[in-house]
Amino acid sequence: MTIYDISEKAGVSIATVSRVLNGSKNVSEKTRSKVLDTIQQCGYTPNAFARGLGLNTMNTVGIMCADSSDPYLAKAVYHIEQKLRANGYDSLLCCTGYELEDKISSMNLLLTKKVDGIILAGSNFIYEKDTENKYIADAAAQIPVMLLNAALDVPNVYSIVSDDFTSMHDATLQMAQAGIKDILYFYNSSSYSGKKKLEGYKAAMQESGLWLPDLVQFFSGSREDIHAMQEHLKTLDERGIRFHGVIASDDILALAAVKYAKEMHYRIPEDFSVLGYNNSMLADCCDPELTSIDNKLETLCQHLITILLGVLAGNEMPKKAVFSGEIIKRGTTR
Amino acid sequence: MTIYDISEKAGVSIATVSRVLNGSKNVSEKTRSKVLDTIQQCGYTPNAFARGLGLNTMNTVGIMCADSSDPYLAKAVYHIEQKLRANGYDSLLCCTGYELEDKISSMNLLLTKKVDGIILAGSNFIYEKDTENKYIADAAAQIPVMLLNAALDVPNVYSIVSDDFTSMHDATLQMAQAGIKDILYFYNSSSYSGKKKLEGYKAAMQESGLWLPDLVQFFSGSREDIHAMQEHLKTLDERGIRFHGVIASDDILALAAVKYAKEMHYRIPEDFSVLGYNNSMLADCCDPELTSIDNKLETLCQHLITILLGVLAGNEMPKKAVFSGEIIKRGTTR
DNA sequence: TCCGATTATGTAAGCCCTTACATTTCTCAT
DNA sequence: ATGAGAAATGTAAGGGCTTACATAATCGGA
Repeated sequence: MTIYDISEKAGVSIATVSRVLNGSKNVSEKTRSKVLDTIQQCGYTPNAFARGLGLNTMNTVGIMCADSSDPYLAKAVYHIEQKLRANGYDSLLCCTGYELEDKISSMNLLLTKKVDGIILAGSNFIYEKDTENKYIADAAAQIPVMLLNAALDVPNVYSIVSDDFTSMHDATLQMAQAGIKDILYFYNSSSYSGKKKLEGYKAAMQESGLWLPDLVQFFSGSREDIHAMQEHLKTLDERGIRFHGVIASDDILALAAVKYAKEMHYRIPEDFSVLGYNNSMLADCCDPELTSIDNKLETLCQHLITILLGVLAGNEMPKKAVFSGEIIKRGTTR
Repeated sequence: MTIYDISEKAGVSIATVSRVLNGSKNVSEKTRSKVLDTIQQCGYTPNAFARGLGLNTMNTVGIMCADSSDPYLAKAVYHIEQKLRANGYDSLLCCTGYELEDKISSMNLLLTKKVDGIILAGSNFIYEKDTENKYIADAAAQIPVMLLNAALDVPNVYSIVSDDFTSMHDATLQMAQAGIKDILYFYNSSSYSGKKKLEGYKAAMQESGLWLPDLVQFFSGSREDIHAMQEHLKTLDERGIRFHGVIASDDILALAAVKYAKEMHYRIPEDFSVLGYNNSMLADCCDPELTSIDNKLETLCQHLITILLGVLAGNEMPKKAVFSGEIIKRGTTR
């Protein structure tokens, strides 16, 4: 079943069929409906490959994310996919892992597949050194590249970020102003947003005269590292160093801190405050419920898609958009 | 940059270039390397659309899942995507939501895009009535359809399921044998696997002479419903009906039960046992950690892909594969 | 050395659309 | 009624690849 069959059955030329298929202006109402009818009757659907060959697009955008089973990234992928499809685009998903090499090969794969744009979901896609970000610039030379939770000033790259610095700064300040002087900071990533968060924490601590480098510790989100973190706290405790506040760059770490505090029978939040990040489902599941920073993921995604669609439509679009987060106060902070 | 440019620069015909591109047998080693070299030099990549048009495939499979931000489904999508890409296939992701109508339109979309196969990730894709499953049979008439955690006996549909009945049956029996006589059952879905789980519970309860229809309650995983569930327990309690065990079809519900029990100051697991399902991250985050049934998602996904690849390669493959689950014992059961 | 069988390469016909350009059909002001 | 301009339709040339078939090169055995 091809366009020829339809054109024949409808008694028109293939060009006319193609025109009604593509909603072209210059078709009389009469022939349009005639063609539409026969298309309906025959249950014809145009061949996507031939269409792609002619139009040089198949209305597909590539989504790259390190690990779509990470709850936060999963949410991001979900929102992005939904909004793309609502606008007639399909999503080619690539879970790249965290290695640069794999990211590059995934990106090349997407370019080969001729996607219309690429979305890098997650701040782990940009690196310290500019040379390591070359793969993004290279892709952007061909098609628009969208960055979620990361920013890069390169032509044809568009960044949508939440203001992690301010969110973390304000939350830290609140905790300090509540009288907690020894606020530990646990982070699990040195990605773009990971750094912003740390900077926000550090700035607030410095303003409050509480800053000490030793307060900051890195722990990956892995099971082992989470235990390591808890051991770390316990060790401090045994040495008589008792902390009263923990800020984590991620709800998972925050939850681990809560769990530790409960094992030690600290009262939360009276004697021990914990702040998480991402306002994930974990925050609800925790007991007491976890205070966490919500960085408005859906809003970010919505905006990202809006900008991408604008770019694809040939419009001039802002290179960077920044959104505010929000502290969702629950039971682990005063 | 087309195959013509390469053929010219390499001094061969386009057919030869195409042959080396497709790893055809009949090319002398000398010309192969010559062509490969010029391809390398020119940085040429074949046009995927033209390729698709010629071969009538673009090595893409569609993944449908109701909601890729659901932790369990997110994991499934992740594993599937990984394993597909490791085998040279790309993943077109469609988050369909839970409405039949939307599932059908997503499916048609994937068919239009000429994917090589469709994976339905999650048991919510099959319905009670056969007529409602027609969309699956229709798709299977065109391309292989893979079912994860669901089964349907239709040509060209392949089912990969975990033995939820047995898992739930055995777990329930264990709890009953531990002396708990009043085991509530909370479920959040009447999907294929949801029913199997319930049946497993029911069978074990009947065998133990403990079965009562009133023990079974439905609660969706939404925030409101989770509170409703906790209210439900409280109401029972206030009427002097005190339960000592809860089995949930999902970790989220199980967690809510744990939280409730803690608020009531029941001792877990001495006075109150809870069993979850899926062995999700939530199970670790819970305090005490949640006993949960692991249905070996990665194994299922691995097998699913193996079968799909076999089918696509034209081999005869088993229509249904069943895997055993495992009870992961943690702190919420004796 | 020569011939048939292999193996390597080339030619050209699709695959199914889109679209520039050519042609025909309307419209409507004169 | 008529001709210019607009609107509708048709013709045909790609788009970049695969592959059946034709042809040329190579090989091995008698």
